[in-house]
Amino acid sequence: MKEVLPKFNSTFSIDCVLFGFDEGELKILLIERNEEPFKDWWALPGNLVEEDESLDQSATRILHELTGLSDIYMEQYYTFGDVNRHPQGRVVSIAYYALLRLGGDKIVKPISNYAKQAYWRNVKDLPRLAFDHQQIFEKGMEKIKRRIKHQPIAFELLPEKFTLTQLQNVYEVILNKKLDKRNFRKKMLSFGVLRDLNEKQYGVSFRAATLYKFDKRKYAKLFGKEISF
Amino acid sequence: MKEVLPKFNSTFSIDCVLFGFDEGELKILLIERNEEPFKDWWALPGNLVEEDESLDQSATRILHELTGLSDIYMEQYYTFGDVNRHPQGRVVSIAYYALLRLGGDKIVKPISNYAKQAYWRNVKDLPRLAFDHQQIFEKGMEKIKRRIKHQPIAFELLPEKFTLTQLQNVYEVILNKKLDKRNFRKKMLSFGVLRDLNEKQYGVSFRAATLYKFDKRKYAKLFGKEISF
DNA sequence: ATATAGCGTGTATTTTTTACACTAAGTAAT
DNA sequence: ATTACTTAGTGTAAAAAATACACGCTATAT
Repeated sequence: MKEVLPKFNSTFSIDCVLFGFDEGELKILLIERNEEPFKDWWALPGNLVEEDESLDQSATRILHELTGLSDIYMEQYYTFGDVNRHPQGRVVSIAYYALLRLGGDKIVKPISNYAKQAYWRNVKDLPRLAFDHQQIFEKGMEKIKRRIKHQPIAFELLPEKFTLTQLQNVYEVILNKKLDKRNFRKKMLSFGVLRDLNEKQYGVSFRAATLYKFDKRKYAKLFGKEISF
Repeated sequence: MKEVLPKFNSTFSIDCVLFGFDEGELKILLIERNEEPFKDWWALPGNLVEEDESLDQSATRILHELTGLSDIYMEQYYTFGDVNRHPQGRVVSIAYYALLRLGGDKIVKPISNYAKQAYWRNVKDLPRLAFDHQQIFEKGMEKIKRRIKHQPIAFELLPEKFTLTQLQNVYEVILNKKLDKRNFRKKMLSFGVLRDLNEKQYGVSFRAATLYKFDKRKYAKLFGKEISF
């Protein structure tokens, strides 16, 4: 019964666009490859799916191996399957994007056998990428642009406590346009999913701003109602 | 060089939620399987991806084999890869939805070797489905619900010439709620993507309605502007 | 004390969305 | 030709949401 399916020499891989937000910039993690094909090229982090793991498990594992982190927000968004996208054979790649809090302290140190090094690169200034990774990145970028308008994903890019200005920056950099400060704050607060922590930033030069937290429980109660962040 | 990748005994398949709109109802095409596993169960149409075809090509081919039709609107939307989703081995399935004009004359007669028969079933009254096809269907349904709000996909379900009432019906049945007739017409016409054909329905009992056509060229000019149908 | 840089706030205008009901036109039956 | 029936087609007022816009406040640094 287990032997009925044809055995194609085919393979799945996961590729991941790992977004991070740091110093007002949206960045993704790129790997400098240390193996053929595309040795010395920059590429999205990714790897093959093992036979005994689901796609989500595989994506989680691959990111963990790369960053040492667990509990990263991720979402599958498209599958790339052109016949010749991989020079060594038929590899269909399932693409995920992931969103990560790049806290100043929590520096991600990716280590992997096939990678020389890994760097965070501003999405506005990317090198040429290996395979069809340019396309995979662009589609991922489109996806988060759409999704940030309806889902509370911006918070995944920020530390737990954040200021409204920081939040606005995330929106501005992902949507690639300036937003009006007063209108943004009015609207964002009107959803009632931010909790005012009665706490201020600490250690900043100049006036400290109020810190907020995303309140998942209140958000859950809204479910069903379409929100337009 | 071609021998570097590990050879997993793994396979890709395409599964397709083929939506059609007929007599005010949203339907999908289901196959009654004539092969193990899940012999005699109802399932979404699907098949294995060949080694020399891209995913999109494969989806196009599979639908063609099933319906005899080409130029069907289709869109990849998610990939299902749980380890045990297929009892005969590791099969990762890339899901597409397709939208089809079910004209009264153009009756689709699906024929396939693994299928006993195929039927159009109202999405509100589906039998139990084989594999994880219930899940695949539900995710597809969600996707078109979202997409119909921003993309002009409703027209793919209608004949080339249609009335505003028919168009409204498509929205109502996909969004699963009643819409106000006057508001719907006002808004839909305001986009300027419908061409009034100065033509009436023919052969209907009771008053004939004006026929319209979706004007792709005008729509293309709007591109970049987010439309909210 | 003073300079600085980001914080925090309100109102008026425009646009969009919503709610709502009747007459017109064509068909079918008698 | 009258009548009954069914769907087509239309406008306005009210409410809600989105937009445009500028300055005083406050904590820090010197």
